[in-house]
Amino acid sequence: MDIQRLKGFRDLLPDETPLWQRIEAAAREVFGRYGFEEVRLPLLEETALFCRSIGEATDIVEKEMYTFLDTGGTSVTLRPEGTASAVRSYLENGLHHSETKARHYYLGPMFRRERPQKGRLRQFHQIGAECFGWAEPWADADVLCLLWDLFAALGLSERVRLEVNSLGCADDRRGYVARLREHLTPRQEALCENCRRRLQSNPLRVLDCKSAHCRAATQDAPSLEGSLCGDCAAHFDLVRSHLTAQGLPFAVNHRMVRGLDYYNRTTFELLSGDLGAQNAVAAGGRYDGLVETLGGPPVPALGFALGVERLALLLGTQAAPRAHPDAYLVHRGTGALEAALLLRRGLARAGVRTEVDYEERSFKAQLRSANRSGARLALLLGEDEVAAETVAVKDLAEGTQETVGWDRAASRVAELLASPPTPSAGRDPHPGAPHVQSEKSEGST
RNA sequence: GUGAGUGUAGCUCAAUGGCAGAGCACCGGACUGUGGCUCCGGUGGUUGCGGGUUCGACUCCCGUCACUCACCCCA
Repeated sequence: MDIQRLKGFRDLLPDETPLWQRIEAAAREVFGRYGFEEVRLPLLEETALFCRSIGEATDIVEKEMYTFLDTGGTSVTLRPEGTASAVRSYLENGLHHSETKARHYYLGPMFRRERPQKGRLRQFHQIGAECFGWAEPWADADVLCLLWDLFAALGLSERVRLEVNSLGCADDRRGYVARLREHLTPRQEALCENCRRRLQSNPLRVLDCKSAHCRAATQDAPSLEGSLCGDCAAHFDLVRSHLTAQGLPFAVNHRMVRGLDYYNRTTFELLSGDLGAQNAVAAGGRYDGLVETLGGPPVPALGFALGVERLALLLGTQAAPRAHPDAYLVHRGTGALEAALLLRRGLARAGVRTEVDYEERSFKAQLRSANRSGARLALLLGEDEVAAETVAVKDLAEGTQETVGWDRAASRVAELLASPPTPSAGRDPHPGAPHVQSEKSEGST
């Protein structure tokens, strides 16, 4: 096989898809409870959409996008994130005229050409929510409650921490950036090479540099919160007090800034210590100016996105077992396979999951497979049964067996499946023998 | 884009420079139609790829590719 998957792209196999289905189901459920409706948006957009929204000077736009000319000569880009498309769709479909307020969610793949590492792929998946038309701090807090409830629904509330910050409005940031530059310029010798560059291009990012020297240099820098105007400060106060009233545990992190240009006021991240270097599992914030930037009216908005791969990493591969059949059809002799397939169809239509061998393996091998499959029942079909149009229904948990006619098989199987197996029953000739073979070592450390 | 680590059977891993192995999985048999245990047997390899050193390379050297983690960046 000389063709393999591209770097940073993954195959999701049946040992993981149940976990993803569980995540998606939980998201749909919780989003629905908060009044969010699903939208399905294109993976490919005009390149200009991302340049304008994410920011020309960001790494994403500068060097990480999958951009190419389509045969019509248009520059198109595989979406690196979801918010830009969500806003475009809100505007293009005239929702700002008809409904004005809207709560949308989406899920699907995003593409960034980065060097892969733990929790970072070139095709990765996000579940995102965007909320248009509300400027009030209650909306910020409500969205955070939704996010928190989603993680709680997945049993993760103990393993993540919520950090919030406020970036203020554009005027606040302009003033703050000037003061921050003033503070850092005399200390730029202490900054890492990267941050010395950032001091010119984007001084805010010096705040969340990991280097100890840079952290020290910003230790007693003026705080962003101190630079907020009255309205922004009041907004942030109300968000925090409402989060407290709702009982959400959170910490204010004054160093948290955004990689994307469109955020203002409230920003937040959901972080975990179990994810390696890529420790953010969800992040978002308010972006009141973006709708206008993309050619619409000034519509306030906010949203977030969470990384599905990172969420799956937190939940672990053991969290959702693969489905197993209810019954395994074992056949032997002429006509038995065809009879088994007829029974299988009838059982499938009655809602019973079955498994069957298409090839003629030994009786013993089939029965062994039946056991390993996790099926509760084995349905045995030999030449005698075929001649009599019956099937031997063996309860693998109880060790009991009975013979029923084909016409009654589906209803009898359904009955047996409905009755829970008696805990102490079952034929186990070798007590103490492991029932599960080769326990997989528990996920990553 | 930069750095480090790792590449041997489907999986997990062995093998002082000297015959490429084990466990698990898979298939079969013991037990011609009744399962998890046991025993026996079997299938399965271009040791990532290409060069070099050597009588001889899985092992040492160079290159290359892939994966992993980290930097960077970000969800």
